[in-house]
Amino acid sequence: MTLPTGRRERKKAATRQKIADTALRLFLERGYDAVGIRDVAAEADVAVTTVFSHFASKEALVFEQDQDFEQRLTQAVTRRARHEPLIPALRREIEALVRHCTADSAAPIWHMVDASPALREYEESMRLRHAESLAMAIAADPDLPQTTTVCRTIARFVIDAHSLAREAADPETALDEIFRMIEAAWAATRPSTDAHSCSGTASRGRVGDSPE
Amino acid sequence: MTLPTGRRERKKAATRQKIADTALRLFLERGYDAVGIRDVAAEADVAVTTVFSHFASKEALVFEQDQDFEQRLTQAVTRRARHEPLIPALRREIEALVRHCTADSAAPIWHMVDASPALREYEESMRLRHAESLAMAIAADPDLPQTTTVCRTIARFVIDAHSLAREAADPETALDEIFRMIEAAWAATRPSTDAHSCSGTASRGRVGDSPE
DNA sequence: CCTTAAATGCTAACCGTTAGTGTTACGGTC
DNA sequence: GACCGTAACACTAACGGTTAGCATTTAAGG
Repeated sequence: MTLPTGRRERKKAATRQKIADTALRLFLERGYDAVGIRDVAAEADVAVTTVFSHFASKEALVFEQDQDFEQRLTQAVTRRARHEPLIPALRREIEALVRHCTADSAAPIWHMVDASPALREYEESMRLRHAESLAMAIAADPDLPQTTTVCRTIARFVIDAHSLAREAADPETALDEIFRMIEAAWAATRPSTDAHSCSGTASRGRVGDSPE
Repeated sequence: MTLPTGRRERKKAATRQKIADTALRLFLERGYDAVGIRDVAAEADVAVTTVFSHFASKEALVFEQDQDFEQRLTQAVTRRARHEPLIPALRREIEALVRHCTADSAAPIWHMVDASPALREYEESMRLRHAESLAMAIAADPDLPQTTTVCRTIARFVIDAHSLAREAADPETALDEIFRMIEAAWAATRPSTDAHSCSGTASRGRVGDSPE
C-alpha cells in the first residue's frame, strides 16, 4: 500500500498543476488562439510531450477540472437522501455549479470559451460525456425503474439546463423556468405513481403548483 | 440578377459534389481516419485548397447536407398550419429525419460517425447550431409568446430527441417516450391555457431559497 | 475584345498531436 | 545500501488538418 503522499505523485501533481496554471495564465494574457502548445511547454519549462501526457488536448488545459463536475453530478443522484425525489436533488447540484461558473472570478475564462469555437466544441463533447454518466447513475438507482431512453433523456435535459442557465442573462430565473419543464417531463414518465394518472397520449400534463 | 443556372455556378456545384462524393466513397472504403485530405483532393482531381474552399473542415465533408436538416427543422415551425400546435409539428419532422438517418442506406455512414470521435464532436457542434436556429424560429412565432429561455430549452429538447432516438434500439418507441416528456415540458410553460390538471405528486416549484 | 472577378491551382508553412527513443529518478525489494 | 523495474519526462522528427500568398484559368458582362 503506497501512501498517497509519495514523492513521485507529488511531483507529478505539481507538474500537472504548473502546466495548467501556466496555460491558463498565458491564454488569458494573450488569447487562446495566440498561444501555442510550444509556448505553454516552454513557459512551464517542460517538454511538449509532457503536456500531452497530462492533458489529452489543448482544450483540456482549460477544462482542467471537468472530472469534478462529472462526479458531483453523479453523486447528486447516488448519494441523495433516501427516497428524496430525483429532480430537486439534481436541481440543487446544477444550481451550485451554475453559480460556480457565473462567479466573477470565472468570468474571464468563460468569456474566452465563448470566443473560441474550438473550446465551445470541446465543451459540447464534455457535456455529452457528463450526460451519459448521469444517465448511468439514474439508471442504476433501484428506486427509479425507468427505461434507458428516459434516463438518457432526463440526463440530457439536466445537462442542457446547466448550459442554458450559464448563458442566460438571469441564471436564477432561467433555472426556475427550465426545471419547471424538467419536473413536468419527469412526471410524465410515471403515470401510475398516484392514482391521478392522466395517461393516454398525455398531451398536457398537470401544471405544477405555480409559486407565483 | 444572374439566372441561377450560370455555367460558373453549375461547374462550382459539380466540383463540390464531386469532392463530397469522392470523400464519402473513400471514407467508407478505407475508413475515415485512414483517408487524408490530400488523398481526397488527389482522387477528386482538385487542389487541397479547393477542398477547403467548398468545405470548412474534413468533418464537414461527411455532414454535407446539414443545412437541409436545419432548414427543415425551422420550416417545420414557420410553415406549419395556422394554429397547429408546435410540438406535434416538430415531432413529425423529427420522426421523418430519424427515419432518414436509420435507413439501411445511411447505416454505414452513421457507423463511421459513431466510430470516430472527431466526427461525433463535429456532430455535437452541429446540433448546437441547429438548436439555436430552432430556438430563433420558435421565438419568432407570434402565437408562442415565450421567454427566450423557454424557446432555447424546448429547442434543445427537440434536438436531443433526434440524437437519442437515432441511437436507440427502437427509434419509434424512443420517440414516443421522449416526446411525451417534451409535451409535458411544453405544457408546463403555459399554466393558464386550459388546465385539465391531473396533478400527481405535487412537485415543488419553489426551490432556490437555500442553496446548501 | 477586354476587363473584372470568381474559381482553382501550387507552394510552403503553421500548429496540434503522436511515435520513437532515450534518460532520469523514484519506489519497492533483496 | 545495492538493485531493478518503471513511471515521468525530454528530445527529435514527423504526420495531418488547415491556411496564407500568389499565380493561373475561365466565365460574365460591357
